[in-house]
Amino acid sequence: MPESILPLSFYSDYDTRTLAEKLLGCELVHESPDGITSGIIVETEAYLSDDPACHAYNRRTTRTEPMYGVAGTSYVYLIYGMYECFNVVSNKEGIGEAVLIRALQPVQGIEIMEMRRQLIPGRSAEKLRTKPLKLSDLCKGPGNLARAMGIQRSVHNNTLLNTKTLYIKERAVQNLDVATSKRIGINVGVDLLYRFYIKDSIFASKL
DNA sequence: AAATCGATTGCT
DNA sequence: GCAATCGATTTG
Repeated sequence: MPESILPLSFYSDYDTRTLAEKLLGCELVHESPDGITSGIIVETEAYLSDDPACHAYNRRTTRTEPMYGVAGTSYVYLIYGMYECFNVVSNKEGIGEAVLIRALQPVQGIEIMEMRRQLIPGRSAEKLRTKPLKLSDLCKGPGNLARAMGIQRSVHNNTLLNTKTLYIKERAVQNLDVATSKRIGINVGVDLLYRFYIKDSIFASKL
């Protein structure tokens, strides 16, 4: 069977909300120096150019410039000074839309993910986790996901997702039961149903 | 130049 | 409920 890395055309074939839904069930893969880690995408959020919650809404700045790139570009940003969030840029070059990847069902490199999640950000230095993390919490939430996957702004921001290092593989299963909801953690555009998740997945960050 | 804020997380 | 932490953005 052929390698199933999504081509860049996949990211421009759909509007951003459709892409957010289509990415569910696909496998995000990072082939890092530490080893390969991957997981099935179970939760996403769409951010549109006419949407006040979107970083690129009426703003084309240093930070948001990757969002204006070609579909299939990565946008990794720092949030609250300590977590990174991974997005896939969508729509046409110059528009400024993206899909936030919010949670994964871990597949490959689970031990590597557990190692990466050992240090707890925000505590006084060298603070380590005492209790073991549940598998269902490893890649739950955008900050935890990026951390577990070893995705860093300094390395992966504004790169194309068709490389052999960081990419997404096509959905292996059909007929996913997809649910929609309001997005999490925003203060504007709060009523838009732009969050998508696999119904009943224990790996999604919230019901 | 200084203040403000955040698409989060984990502990109290 | 709220502190941690920092770069991008705004001038609060």
